[in-house]
Amino acid sequence: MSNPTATTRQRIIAAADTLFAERGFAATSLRSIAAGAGVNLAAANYHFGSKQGLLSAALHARIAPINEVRLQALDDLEARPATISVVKVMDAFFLPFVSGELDGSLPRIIARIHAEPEDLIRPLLTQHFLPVVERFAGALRPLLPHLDSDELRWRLHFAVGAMIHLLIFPTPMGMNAPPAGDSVSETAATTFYRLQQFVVAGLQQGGDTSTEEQRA
Amino acid sequence: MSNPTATTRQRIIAAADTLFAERGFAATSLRSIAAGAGVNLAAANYHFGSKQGLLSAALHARIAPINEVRLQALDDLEARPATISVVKVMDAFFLPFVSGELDGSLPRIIARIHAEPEDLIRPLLTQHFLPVVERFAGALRPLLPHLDSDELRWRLHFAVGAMIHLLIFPTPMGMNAPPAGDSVSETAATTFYRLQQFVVAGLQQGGDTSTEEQRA
DNA sequence: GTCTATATTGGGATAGAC
DNA sequence: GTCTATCCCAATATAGAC
Repeated sequence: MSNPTATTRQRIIAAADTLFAERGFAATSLRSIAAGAGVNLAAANYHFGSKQGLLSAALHARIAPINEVRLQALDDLEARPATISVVKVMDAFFLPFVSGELDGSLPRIIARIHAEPEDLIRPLLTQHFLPVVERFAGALRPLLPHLDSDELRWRLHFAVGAMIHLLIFPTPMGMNAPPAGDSVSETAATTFYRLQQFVVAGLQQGGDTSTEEQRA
Repeated sequence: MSNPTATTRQRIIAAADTLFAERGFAATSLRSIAAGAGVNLAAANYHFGSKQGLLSAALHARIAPINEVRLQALDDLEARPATISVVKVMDAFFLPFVSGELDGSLPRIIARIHAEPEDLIRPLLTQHFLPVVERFAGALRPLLPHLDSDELRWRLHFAVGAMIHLLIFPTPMGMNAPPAGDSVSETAATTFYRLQQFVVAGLQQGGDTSTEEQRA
């Protein structure tokens, strides 16, 4: 990681995930990435083989550390089972995405990637996130014993959706963006608190499937 | 709408939103759209001026009718204020997106569009959805009097996120897709019921902002 | 490992005949 | 309004010198 070659690789990855996060995969050219990284155009292909290879590497570089933190936080919670709660589990799930800043490329590339064309990205998504989701679903199950396995998965699905949407749109439509400045991290914290409250209520709600036909 | 020219226009729009929904805007070429529509390449530029113009037209053709239905459903609810409820309002908000099928290009182009690069699409999004969101927020306010205006907006934001995510990923990760067949519409209905339950719980939850500092 | 130069393909848009 | 043909440019990827 500290040999001379790593510098170029990492400069490319840094530029790539910034641009992928801003513009999406298809709309971002290797040329703009090379320019943003201050390296030669050919370097990207040399190091990553192809544009897809670069995307895969950029994703891995971003997601792996986040997932490490999430899983470690969950491990810590489960080590003290007396104090575990749905709220704390969801904090372990959400909070690693916001280390102060809600507009960084870190969360945005993850959010953006969820909307890329299926065949391109679905395998990468599954590879990176399925184990984590499974792990968290397993931790939530004993805390939400009234939910069957499918219902829990669906609710986690909706929770992820709310989070992804927040990462892409840090401000609701029709609401002014908060004034720029270092109050940003405070804003992000209160926003994620709103998200957490919303999602926990959805997760814990009802769950008596025998009433489902009351629909409409 | 029924003169000879409309045919070509509409064939192009139909092909465009299918392909935009599948692959995204940047990854879809005018050539593939023309081929899909069975028309000449030059026709797209003739009728819509540019690729962006085509996107705008395709979005409008899809979104406008949906929003008509949503607003009409809300009008109907408000005409009988004694029976209105958060559940019914959210049904008016969600259900027009699923006329039986959850995998049609109709919902998917709307979902996909939410993840396109900002400068490209944000104005279109605001133009098409802001009035509707404002309208629904206004209808929910008296039903959720314990929420201040910002909190209500945030919760609606999360609710939209859960819906968008569902439209992009009709099945949670790690769960098998339902067996194909005409059970699809039934599946979509129960899925949207799950969504509605989740979201309504999140909307109605707590809301006592004086406890927010209990965060941990 | 890094560069220049280039091969090759495909893109959006347009001119001009019909 | 529709077509053919084409302009012009940008894209990914690679070959080969250094």
